[in-house]
Amino acid sequence: MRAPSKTMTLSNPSVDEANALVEKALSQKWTLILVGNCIVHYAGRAKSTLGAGERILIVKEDGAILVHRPLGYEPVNWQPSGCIIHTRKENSVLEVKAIRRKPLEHVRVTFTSIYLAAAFSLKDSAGFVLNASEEDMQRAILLKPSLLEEGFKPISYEKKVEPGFVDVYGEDEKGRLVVVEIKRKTAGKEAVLQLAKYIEAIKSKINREVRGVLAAPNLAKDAHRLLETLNLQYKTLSPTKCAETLRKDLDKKLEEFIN
Amino acid sequence: MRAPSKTMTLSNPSVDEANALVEKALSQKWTLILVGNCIVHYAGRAKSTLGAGERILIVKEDGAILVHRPLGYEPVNWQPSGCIIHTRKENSVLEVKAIRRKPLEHVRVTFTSIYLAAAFSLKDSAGFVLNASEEDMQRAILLKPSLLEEGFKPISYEKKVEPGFVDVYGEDEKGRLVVVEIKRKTAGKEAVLQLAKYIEAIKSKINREVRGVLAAPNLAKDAHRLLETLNLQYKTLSPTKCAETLRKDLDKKLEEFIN
DNA sequence: ATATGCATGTCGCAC
DNA sequence: GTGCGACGTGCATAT
Repeated sequence: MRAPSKTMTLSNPSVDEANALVEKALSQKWTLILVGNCIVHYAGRAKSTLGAGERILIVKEDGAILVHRPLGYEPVNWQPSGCIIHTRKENSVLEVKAIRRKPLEHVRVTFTSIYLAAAFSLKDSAGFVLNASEEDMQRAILLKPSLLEEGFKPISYEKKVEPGFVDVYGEDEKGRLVVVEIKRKTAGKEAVLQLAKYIEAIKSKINREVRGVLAAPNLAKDAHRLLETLNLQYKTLSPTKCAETLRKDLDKKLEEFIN
Repeated sequence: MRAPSKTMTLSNPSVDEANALVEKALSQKWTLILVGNCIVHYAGRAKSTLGAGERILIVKEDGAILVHRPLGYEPVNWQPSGCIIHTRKENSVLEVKAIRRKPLEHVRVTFTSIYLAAAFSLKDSAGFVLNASEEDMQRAILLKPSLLEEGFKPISYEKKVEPGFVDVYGEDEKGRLVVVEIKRKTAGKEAVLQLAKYIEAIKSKINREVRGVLAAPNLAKDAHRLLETLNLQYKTLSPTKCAETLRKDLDKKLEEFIN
């Protein structure tokens, strides 16, 4: 299926032609792509200058802009959504400028030559589903506490304990309190300290034995040492395994629902 | 200046036409842009699915890929540079797949219709200069210690003190040790705790008065309270001011060099 | 290879 | 609006 009415494309346009297309794209809130030789200036929280070179500029409907060099994952310059976009022809160059309030900053892209100017009215209402996040791990433990350890009984989650929130909070088979800190990737010293902080806070309030368990797919070596020093524990827990557990449970629930 | 030999552009191509362009772009290591209706699958550290919708796909020369929806700063799916890219026509759809080793993961973008297929040989060797980073703040303090406080004398920087590295380490006008923690944005509790950690480590080794100073453009309210509790200090320090200081010094040095 | 901390991080969520 | 932590964070750097 073609959608010619929803696209504008110019190959090797003049600055005037490109400027007209950009103005039209902005006024209609279309997504804009420019490819060409440009320089970029940014000033705001920090400040940057990028000399002349060939790059891709994307301006989205919501005022987000991205400048991509031919290499690398990250944009060299950008501005998040919510910017006000200006365009103008200045002498023989095309200038696209994004201004953001709070914090006040701006990116200015100045094109001296343009290889492609294109604009699109893109429709995208699809849902995005991500599995194996830290939240999935938390839900998996709540659903199947034996993932953490046999006999574990969750009491609450995201419980506020002054310095922050405990991921999961429960009791072990011997009735001792257990504080669980979850990390979806290798846990470092930071994670251990975070857990220790919560334990301290709880111990200072309740006169009762409290165990700390760090659940993560992996543990950094230094973190392991620190964990032992602080008398805390570690449980290997893989995010993808957790996601799997949740998926199976969902399948079961669906089956029950059908029957 | 035009550069037609370095660009290929197809508006509303058939899947076959687009596939041919993509293959050519990949084999020549050109930067590739596809705009059209697609679905996206990702599996690796996590797992995701994105239903049908209109998006922009960028494949860079170095194997980085980005899938951008019409809204927002962030790509909805991506892969950093170093991926191996495959493309193929399957029935009436175009499939572009990026595979990464370490960690092993992949993104698969399946186009059912294509509004634009374009490829470019982009040249970009310009330097990128960024000012007002945390490193700039550190260098500014070392260059002009009075930015921190009158009479401050730096001794070292990035000094290892067991749990990590002290940003700047010196003496105040009364000969007391000063440990400085720098943050380029609002400092939260985390920053305060980091500083406290260093102070503790140093105090436990040296029997001498030690002051802790948190230098940041701003201080979170809770962090302020914590700072007072721990008897630490705060000094307002703006990254842009620091960058300015460095720039002026550079100007001076250049002038001296010329004379 | 692993670990550690910065980033113009961005984003979402709770207060 | 502020604060706080997660992120498929990515990235450089030091060990």
